[in-house]
Amino acid sequence: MTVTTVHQPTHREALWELEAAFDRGDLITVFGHCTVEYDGRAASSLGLGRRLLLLKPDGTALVHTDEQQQPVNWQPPGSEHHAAVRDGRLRVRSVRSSPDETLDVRFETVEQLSAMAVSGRRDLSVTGSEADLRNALLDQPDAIEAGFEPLATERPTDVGPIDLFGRDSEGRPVVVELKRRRVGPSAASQLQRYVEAIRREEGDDADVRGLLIAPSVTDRARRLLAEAGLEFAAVEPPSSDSDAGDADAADATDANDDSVAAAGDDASGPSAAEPANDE
Amino acid sequence: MTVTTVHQPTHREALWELEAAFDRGDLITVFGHCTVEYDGRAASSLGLGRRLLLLKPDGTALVHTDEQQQPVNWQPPGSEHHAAVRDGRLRVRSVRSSPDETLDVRFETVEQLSAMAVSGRRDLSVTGSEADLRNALLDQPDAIEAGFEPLATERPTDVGPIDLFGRDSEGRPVVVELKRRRVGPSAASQLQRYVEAIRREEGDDADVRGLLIAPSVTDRARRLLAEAGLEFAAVEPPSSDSDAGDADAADATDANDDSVAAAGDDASGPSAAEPANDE
DNA sequence: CGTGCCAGGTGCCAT
DNA sequence: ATGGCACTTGGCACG
Repeated sequence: MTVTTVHQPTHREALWELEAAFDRGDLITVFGHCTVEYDGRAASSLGLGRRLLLLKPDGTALVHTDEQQQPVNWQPPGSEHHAAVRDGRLRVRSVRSSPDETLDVRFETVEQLSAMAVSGRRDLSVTGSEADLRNALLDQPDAIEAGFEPLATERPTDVGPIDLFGRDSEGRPVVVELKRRRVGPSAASQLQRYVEAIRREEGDDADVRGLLIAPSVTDRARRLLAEAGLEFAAVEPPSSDSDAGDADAADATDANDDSVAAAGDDASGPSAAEPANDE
Repeated sequence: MTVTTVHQPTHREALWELEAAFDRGDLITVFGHCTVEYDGRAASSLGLGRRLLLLKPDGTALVHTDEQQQPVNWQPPGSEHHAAVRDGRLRVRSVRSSPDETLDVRFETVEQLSAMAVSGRRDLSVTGSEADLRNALLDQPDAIEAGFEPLATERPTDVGPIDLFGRDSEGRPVVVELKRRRVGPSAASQLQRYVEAIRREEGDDADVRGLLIAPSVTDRARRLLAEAGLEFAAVEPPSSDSDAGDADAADATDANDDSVAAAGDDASGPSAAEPANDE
């Protein structure tokens, strides 16, 4: 059996199951009526409510409510989970050091406790990142500008690494900052920082260009760039269809959808759905 | 009953339970052998493995493995969950628009499906935020500098809002940027941006001071500040014990801990633990 | 371990 | 909706 579940256990039973699951290195879910206290880099307190606690064998703890993508409270990987029964409540405490942080979840009642053995790849390769954009531009430097010659990526400076550094057709140094999405003032400042660092390196009167490459730019950022004598070039993100990319045709099988259950944003009941054609 | 659980259901049974849980507005967990495909702002693909899918009634979807705090794949709130049986697999698809994004989780087998009614407060008040720091400094402007007079918070400029704006004892304008933790070059750039915007407003030759307030600063950032003629003042974060704070003594009851189960980072088995003194 | 930065960042609040 | 930014940001890669 790869999943063990207990319903409405006594705290003693829950504790016993937690111990066993810790030993097995299982992923654990605990659902019940609880309070949550956090103290560490900040501090917070959450009154009684029904919530889901997720405990991972790597030390991660997550407290989820019925809303939001982010947990209402958490503890990062590397923490140590402890469980005990105190004052008639099941207390799950997750602690880490440097920085010192403690998360306490105190269950008045546990509705369900499950432990499951998780496996399979967890390293995900995402396409469409800034690194992908950089590689695409390295393959096609002319997409940046005719005659652009790349010299280095992640070129170090006094104030941080430059995404892409090169020379234009006239031999002038060009600092390129890449962003995978629409940028605001901070990206303009970042580019300006790098350009000034290069200017200091090359001699204060050096003719150094700064080029921001992104899908688009806000008005304020555009103004900042103009005032600082920096340039902007629009480049679409490399995701999905663009030009002659490498290879992908991830999903094509998207035809008829019978036997469907739907839910989400608005609670428009799907009412009567057809039975499943369960192969 | 507030939790409904099915173990190793057929896909048809799982689909039926999903429909019902969608209708009830439950929080749903699905554990099983699955693949995950995402396409939207970026794209990713994840091979077969045993993972936990969390579906929230607000449209959030989370795929968790046994590691990391962040889900390996997800869909933000406002998405629409759909379930169907296709090609002998249970497919849970979560879709949203603007931007168009799709998450597909295809289960070969479902080990467990649970649905639970979540409730209780989810609005958490955190102490120790930058806003807290700002309020503390507004109460004690002399903690910034003797004679400092606050004039505005979130004061708008051409390039973004200034955390705290005021005048020093000599009447000079002071731009204050607050950070709740150690800062790097970007914070220095941010402050410089604001100071230059105020200088433009007040007349290019105006004597405007820039002051970065944070627990500490990196060497590079310190150098950047110095070069730009900006100042730094160390202020400890307002969390936990500091000076004469308002009022808190959240956890004091931390004495003996018998009947304890422990797990986390390293898999040092707790071996024989005492039974629980369960009330 | 600290430094710096990307992220499918997310979330909050303003216009 | 877009814009600007904080966040217990998290996560990674590099010195």
